[in-house]
Amino acid sequence: MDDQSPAMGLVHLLRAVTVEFDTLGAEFAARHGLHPTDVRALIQLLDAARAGTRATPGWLGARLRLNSAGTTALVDRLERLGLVRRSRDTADRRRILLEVEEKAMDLGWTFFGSVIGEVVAAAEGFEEHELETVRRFLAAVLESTARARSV
Amino acid sequence: MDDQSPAMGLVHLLRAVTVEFDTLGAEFAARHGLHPTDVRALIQLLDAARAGTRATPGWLGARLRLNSAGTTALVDRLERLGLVRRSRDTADRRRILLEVEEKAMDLGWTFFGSVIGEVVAAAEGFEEHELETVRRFLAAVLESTARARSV
DNA sequence: GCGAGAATCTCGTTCAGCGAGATATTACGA
DNA sequence: TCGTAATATCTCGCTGAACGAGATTCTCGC
Repeated sequence: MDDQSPAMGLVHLLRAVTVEFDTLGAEFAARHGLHPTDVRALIQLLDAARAGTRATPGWLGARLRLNSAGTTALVDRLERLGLVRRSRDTADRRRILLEVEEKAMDLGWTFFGSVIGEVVAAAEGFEEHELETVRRFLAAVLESTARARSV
Repeated sequence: MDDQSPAMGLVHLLRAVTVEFDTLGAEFAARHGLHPTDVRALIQLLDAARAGTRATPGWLGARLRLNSAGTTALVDRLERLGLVRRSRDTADRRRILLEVEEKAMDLGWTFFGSVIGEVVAAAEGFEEHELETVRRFLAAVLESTARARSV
């Protein structure tokens, strides 16, 4: 019924890894009194901070597929938890900029710390050039899906 | 601040791919009037069916980290949508077996169809032995996380 | 300035998931 | 074999995340 395509195995594996990471994130969220959406938001905000992208509620809502009301509630939650700070954009005063607090960085680091352990463990027994192949493949998958969604 | 470990790049990529797949699932869910949890449940149930594992509400709830009330509501939804069928286990009459309907298979196939396209596109430009390396790596990651969670 | 337009927020509502506990069935020890 | 514990599922009441509609605030071109 399946396995016609040589990609099937990869699809199943990627999906399975996704499910595992997802559950890991949900457990991390529950342990810290967060909701899954909060974790997703944190990931996006930390990525944006690392990439130097200026994050606004509208941008965040679009990334998470939330409507404006839901986005406001989300930012309220994150601000109440001391994870982000709202500040007016001085250039375009209609905008609000979301700045991640130190606490958010620490939290993100805690989360990834546990994940890094897993990946490092998995990476043992692989040559560096093999890991490089994996990196190239994952980057290609990422680009494909991003293009397909055409955000 | 990061990139101390050679695994960091892989972690970031895996996380990014996870987020993309997740969003893809959420969009698929929204398009078919489902909730993200429903999609996660369907994936688990289809996997169980393929593996020959007998699925019960308790098992499903444990996989998705839902409590019993939430699980009941979930199964109610799936049953109302005609995706699964409840049936008493004749051996242990405390149990309820969840059987996926044809409709669920079709739905899953529709979803994976779109994902397969992405992965096939990404797999172009890779030798078969390289894809095999990727498979091995993903399987290792999966095993690591599964062991860490020690379900 | 003034209306068009964009970004954000408020209000009221729906429903997924939680905790507590009820119900039904099976397993086990005296 | 009877009572008690263990297991599996479901019911009830509640909280709060997210939605749709629309108000509000701010910017910019004419």
